[in-house]
Amino acid sequence: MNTTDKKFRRRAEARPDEMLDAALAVFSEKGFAATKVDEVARRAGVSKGTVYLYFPSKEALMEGIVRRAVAPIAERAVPDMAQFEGDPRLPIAMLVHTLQNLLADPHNLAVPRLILREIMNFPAIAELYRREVLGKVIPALTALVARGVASGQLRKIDPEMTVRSIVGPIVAHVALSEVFGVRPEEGLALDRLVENHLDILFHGISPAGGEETP
Amino acid sequence: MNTTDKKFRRRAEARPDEMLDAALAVFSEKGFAATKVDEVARRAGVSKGTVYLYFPSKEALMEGIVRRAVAPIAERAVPDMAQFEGDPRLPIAMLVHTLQNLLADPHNLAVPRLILREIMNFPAIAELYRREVLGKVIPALTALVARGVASGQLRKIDPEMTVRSIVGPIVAHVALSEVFGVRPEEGLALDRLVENHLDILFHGISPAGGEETP
DNA sequence: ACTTGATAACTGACCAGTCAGTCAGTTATA
DNA sequence: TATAACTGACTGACTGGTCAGTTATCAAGT
Repeated sequence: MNTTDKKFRRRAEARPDEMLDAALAVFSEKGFAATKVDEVARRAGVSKGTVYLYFPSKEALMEGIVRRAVAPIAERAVPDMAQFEGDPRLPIAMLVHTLQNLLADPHNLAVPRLILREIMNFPAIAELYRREVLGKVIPALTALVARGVASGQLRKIDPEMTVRSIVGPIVAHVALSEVFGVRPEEGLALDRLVENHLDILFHGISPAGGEETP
Repeated sequence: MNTTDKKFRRRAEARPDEMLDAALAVFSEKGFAATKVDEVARRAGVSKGTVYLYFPSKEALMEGIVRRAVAPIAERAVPDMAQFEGDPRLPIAMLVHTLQNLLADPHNLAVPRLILREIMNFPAIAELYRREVLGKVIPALTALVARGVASGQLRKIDPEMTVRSIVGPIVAHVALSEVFGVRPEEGLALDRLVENHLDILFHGISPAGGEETP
């Protein structure tokens, strides 16, 4: 009989994670306000009281979800991108493809979706996400583009604004599909989107004559 | 003593609009779940009971807000764009600038923001928005790009996906600013974004040698 | 001009349902 | 046996929605 089969666990260090999983699932389904703590408890296979042994409030569940998801980004951030020296289109394509793979798995989509949905009610979470994720990725990308412009590998474009042109189409595509159900006949078609996006983007940011895709 | 000063109004046709204004304001501030009908009533200068004289439920307020905002789009839709014959970059630039002007006024931003925030809890509203707004604008844009590709005025790009490249950067920019407070030092800087966006986009979708901005 | 009755417009106390959070008691583990 | 882990009935606060009653407006009659 291993630890996970036991009903009680002397050192119950796995419980919080299980509860966060359950909370994420139910919050995603019904939204924060509409879910009862009882439901989270049932989904986690415990009673409501147990939830309150590990988390002081319903809101703390929400914070726990975000904190857990954001942590790895802070760790294995984008230090490569920050000091990349070669053709800037290479790390840009890499970032886009990473995003593509990430978004292709609905499991990974859950946390950003939940954040988007509830963010206005949790200013502290917005701040956390802004600081830990956006505050790291955006400056790195901006600097990358700026170096490309300085070295002449990219046309004279506005680095800060170009970041929006890099991630925007993907954001729009996913938002259309996830939020409004507007998607191509064959499904999400992320590969088709990425191919077309990089085609246009690289044509758009490369100096005349140098637009072959890396 | 004009009609608006009277406490009671024999034909109270202005009341529903006032209540929708009030509801939009409070919903935007605190979110749907967190606002009490009492607050909406107070903001509209009436009592709670009066709200229920005009709307059958709290949800109906939400639906009313969206319906009212969506109506004009359905009317003066984009029939011009659908049958435009010349350089497709012209109506594309026009659409982008229209969006720019629209988003520059925070007042216009309120409804889309509210929709984004609450949409997962109101499937009927998502459907309404999808049908009345997206279902009209997206096909028109797609057809426009397709005609440009067919006529050789645009490169061989995927029309359906290119729509995401047209609106995506703007969506991303506004989302970053509105949701996370990530914005340039000088403010929203929509003009800077649009200039850079169209620069990249037109370079990206135009055949070699024909990329001067219309 | 001035009642006066009819009724549209509005009010707010109240009800019934909901749910986050508590805690006295129970059960498993070492 | 000691105690860590867990349970679930309970409570207290809250709020969407109702409705019996009140107030303003209008128009007809005088």
